[in-house]
Amino acid sequence: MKIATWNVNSLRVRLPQVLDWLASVQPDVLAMQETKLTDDAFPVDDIRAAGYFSVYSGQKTYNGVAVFSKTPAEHVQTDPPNLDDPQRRILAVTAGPLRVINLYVPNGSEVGSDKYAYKLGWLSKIRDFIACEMEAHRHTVVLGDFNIAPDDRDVHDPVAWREKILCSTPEREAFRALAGLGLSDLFRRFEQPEGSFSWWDYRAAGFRRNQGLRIDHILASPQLAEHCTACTIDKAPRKLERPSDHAPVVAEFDGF
DNA sequence: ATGGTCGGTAACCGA
Repeated sequence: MKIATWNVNSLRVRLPQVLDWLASVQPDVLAMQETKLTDDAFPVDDIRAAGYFSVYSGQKTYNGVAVFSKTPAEHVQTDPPNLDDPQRRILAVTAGPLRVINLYVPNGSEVGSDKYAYKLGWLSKIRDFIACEMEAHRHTVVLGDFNIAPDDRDVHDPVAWREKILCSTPEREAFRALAGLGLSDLFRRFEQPEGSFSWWDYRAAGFRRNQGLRIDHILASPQLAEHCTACTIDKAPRKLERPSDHAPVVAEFDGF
């Protein structure tokens, strides 16, 4: 079984790339962020023709999350009871044997800003929601654009990014609090190349110079993590014309 | 050289 996350930065623009990628990689589940589509504009038929069912939670202009799966998703949850938030950033679904929690964590803009406070508050509430989900489901995967680089090795220039947004200590502590629930960062269960990133700024030729951050993650509950056989970042779509600024992250499992 | 580029949407905001 293969599970993936990808911040597509507009599904309208990226749909051809996403369809090509699905055809070649054939994940069982793909969690997407920043679809930037209202639900009435969602390309359900194109996705179905590619062999996938869709669930989605969209809004105008910003945010928007979706999950594609080879079997129909059930028990869809977009609004955790403890989180009163009009922004469409969460999509929890059951897909086959898995509880899948797709997150688009707020960016936070700048350390100390209102958006930063919103990000930290959101992360705190979402932690409680995930804890409840994990109690109810043995095989839970929490994945998406976390907008947090957990460690200095996830940052191309840790000195320049020190205590900056995406790298600040409170953000990293919020990420580690998820590990405290028993969730494991699947990427770090395997040996990885140095300079492994999942996002590169469009500006200043960030991708060409590999000036990136690893901010897209796949976390798994203990019972699921032990079945993980690989976790990789697929840089191929980032090399295409008109790419998303994020690359997909893919985890593979045996015994499912 | 303290900027740069995208996407959405229609002059800028958010990332």
